[in-house]
Amino acid sequence: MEDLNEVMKVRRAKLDKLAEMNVNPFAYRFERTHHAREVIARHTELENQVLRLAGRIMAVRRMGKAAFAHIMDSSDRIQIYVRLDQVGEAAYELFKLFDIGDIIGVEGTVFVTHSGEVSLLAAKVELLSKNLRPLPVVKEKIENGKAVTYDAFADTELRYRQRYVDLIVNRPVREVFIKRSQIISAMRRYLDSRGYLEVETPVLQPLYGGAAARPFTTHHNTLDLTLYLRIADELYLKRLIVGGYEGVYEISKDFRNEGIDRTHNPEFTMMELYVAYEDYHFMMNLVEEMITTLAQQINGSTKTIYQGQEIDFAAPWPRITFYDALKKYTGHDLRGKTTAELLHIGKTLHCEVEEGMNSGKILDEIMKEKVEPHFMQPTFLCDYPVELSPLAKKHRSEEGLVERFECFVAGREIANAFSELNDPIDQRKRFEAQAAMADAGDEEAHQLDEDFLRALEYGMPPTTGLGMGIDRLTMLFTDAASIRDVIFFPTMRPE
RNA sequence: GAAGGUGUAGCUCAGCUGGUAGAGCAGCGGACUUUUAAUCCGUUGGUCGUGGGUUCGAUUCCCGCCACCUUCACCA
Repeated sequence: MEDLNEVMKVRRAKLDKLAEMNVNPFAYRFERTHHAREVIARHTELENQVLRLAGRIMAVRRMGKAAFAHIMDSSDRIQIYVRLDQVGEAAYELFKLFDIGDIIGVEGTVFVTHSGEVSLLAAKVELLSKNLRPLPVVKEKIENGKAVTYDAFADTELRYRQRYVDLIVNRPVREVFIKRSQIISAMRRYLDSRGYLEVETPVLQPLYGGAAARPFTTHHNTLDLTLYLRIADELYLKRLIVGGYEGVYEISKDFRNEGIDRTHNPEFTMMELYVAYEDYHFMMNLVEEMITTLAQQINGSTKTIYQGQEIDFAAPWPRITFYDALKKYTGHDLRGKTTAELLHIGKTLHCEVEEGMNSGKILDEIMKEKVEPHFMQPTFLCDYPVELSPLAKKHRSEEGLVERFECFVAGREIANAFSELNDPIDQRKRFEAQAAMADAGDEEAHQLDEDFLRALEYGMPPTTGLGMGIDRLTMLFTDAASIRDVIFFPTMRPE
């Protein structure tokens, strides 16, 4: 038997009183005619009509034979006015048993109070669901049209573990997740309107590929088979391009068995897009246009404030090559340098480079520490060293590079794209180089995928592919400091 | 995995150099039929994250553990 605190004991006692009054504390349904927002917006034309609203009691002010309360539905809060002489003795006795947190139904007529608040004068009140656990009480005051919050429910751990409470009580949190949903549906609209096909590929994979990361491992009993939760969708989506679809995308969870911090959650949402007969220049233009469109649709402007910094998504975004960026921010031209030279330069720059790292890793390290943080405004970083990109196509004119770009905003990567490697001979060599790295102890090296190579041997058209982190994009659009603020139920240690 | 920070009532927080705890809101009782952070009077509620240690005595000092946050590492 769980320990009940004082408030919870009182609530349980109210259940007994309700039983005596023959009231079911958990009703079956309530027919509604309106939502709160609609009533507030259209109150003049709704006058004299009988309205039926339902919602959760968020505040009560009792005054003997009358009371005001605020109820909240999915649209908004609205004040209700309950008077003994309107609802009658029995209903008023019932109303006295109502608590903050109860879900109730109200029938009544709209009116405006002396202080100008659109309210509902109750003729009937009904209990729909009794609250047995006290809600954090968050007081709101309207000042200059804005809702000022007092004693907000702020404990991050409780907010993440009991997101349902966070959502009930913290209005801005509800809005963040509405925006997240709007971002995803706007992205779907954008991609659908261009004729790309939304598809689904396996989450459980016998080999993991398409990115450099450690996987989650699981087991299928009947097949007695080790399976991995996907770290990327890439290799399956390319198989579909081989199959003849010319534009496919997937929006889904990927899983990476890595650390957790403010920009990483073990499961996260990725959008991957593959377009046949196009190259990475096409994809850069698409990303630029898609994000600008999204910003307009979601935030009504190409400009947004992220953590105090103004960010403007308006095209065109600067495009800078990998080596030019390194030169610009470190002063060193790192093209054509040997591994030893790179190691030396990395050390003089105080980067965390060490003996045994290959040139790609060293370059990557210098890039992460010295360059990427500078990319506040949307920026394309293009033409990566081949060592870092085993699935990207060789650059058409630059030796040692691949046609790849990453897109940075607020110093963070939000997208990664290539002209996809479609030469099966070259792809096999790249996999073999990865296998050598795996043998050298690199846990995140790509696995050799024979079936994928077989697919490429049948012929994949020239194709460009994109991966975009939906969580991070949502963070930008909602000014969220942590990825946990845009994921309903972030990964936590069990209580 | 490492370092730093935090953990006190349902919620938001006080609590000094050690003497076993307070406030506001919520709850409960009372007054109040246009209040809105309602107001006024009264009042309940705590194994002070957890387990040890030091001490006559620990919320307070020390150590271990747990959870969360931040930074770092791995990664996107």
